[in-house]
Amino acid sequence: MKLVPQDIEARFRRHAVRVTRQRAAIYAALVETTSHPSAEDLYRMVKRQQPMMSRNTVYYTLGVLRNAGLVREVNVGHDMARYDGNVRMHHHLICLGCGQIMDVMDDDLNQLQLSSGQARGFDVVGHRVEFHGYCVSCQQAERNVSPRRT
Amino acid sequence: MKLVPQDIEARFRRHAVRVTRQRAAIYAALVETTSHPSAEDLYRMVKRQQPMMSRNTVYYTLGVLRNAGLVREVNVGHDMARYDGNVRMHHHLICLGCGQIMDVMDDDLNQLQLSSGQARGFDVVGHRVEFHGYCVSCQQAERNVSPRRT
DNA sequence: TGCTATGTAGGAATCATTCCTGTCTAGTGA
DNA sequence: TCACTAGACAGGAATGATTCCTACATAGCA
Repeated sequence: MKLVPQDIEARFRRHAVRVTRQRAAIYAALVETTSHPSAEDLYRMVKRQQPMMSRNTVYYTLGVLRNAGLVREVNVGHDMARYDGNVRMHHHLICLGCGQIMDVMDDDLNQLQLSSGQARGFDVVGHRVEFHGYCVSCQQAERNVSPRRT
Repeated sequence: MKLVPQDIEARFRRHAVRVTRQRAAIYAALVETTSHPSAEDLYRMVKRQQPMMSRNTVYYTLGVLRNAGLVREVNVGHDMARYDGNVRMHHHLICLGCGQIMDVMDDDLNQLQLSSGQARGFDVVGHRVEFHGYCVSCQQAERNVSPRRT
């Protein structure tokens, strides 16, 4: 989703986040991609436009934006954190081959609940669903590596 | 769940995992707790019985057991990996206060599926559901910190 | 018993992330 | 316009979980 600077400023102000050039660039890069980039990815993306950008600022800004509810952290495995500029409730489809993460918007999943017996007194405030599998390209790659005999 | 050495050996053999003293101790510690310990936790637990145990052996062994399908890795946030000796299909309830992870066994959750429209050609091989909230003790602690006026 | 593959220990290396410190900048009031 | 202050930024050092490397130990097999 392409954002104009005014959109970004409006969102920042709505969430009481001070607007700076660095923050706007980081947020724009995140919202304009569907690839759920890592902090390092974002650093490289933004550094092209702003060569003085520090890796540290990316981490700091992601922390600010996350606390403000403007971005979400997504975790796959225990390796580096990845970020999502889409904060509407949704879930993920993760490719075990290439690590690609795709969004899943599905009301039935959004409304999942735990039976009270299972909840054991927990005050449940949210949930996430992840589907794991292989994307179309990884399935094709796999077929090319080990072609079926005919 | 308390396991006798014979149980462990039988499981290892069934999964073609060579049996050693170190591996048996690590696996036993993991299966006998419900706390989803980290590698470091396991290292400390096992080191009490086997002071020569290396942290490295814990990581190596967890890798072997995971590849064999005897243990599962659970990730909460992007911090250290935590392990689960329960490999039957189940999901998790995670306390945002203390980090405690509890198992949820629920057939409805196990059978969740993605509509074909959402799957976009993915070959889905599994899924996980995480519920987030606050456990009973964290709710009580919170009430004690900010008591309600009557 | 010797050979070979695999397991183990310990230390070094890696890498994402956080911490620390000094500098910069925007906003405010005089 | 100027000084003051809080927060933002850059850069480097530090941290900590994990992996890599190497040498030694052990189990299984000929």
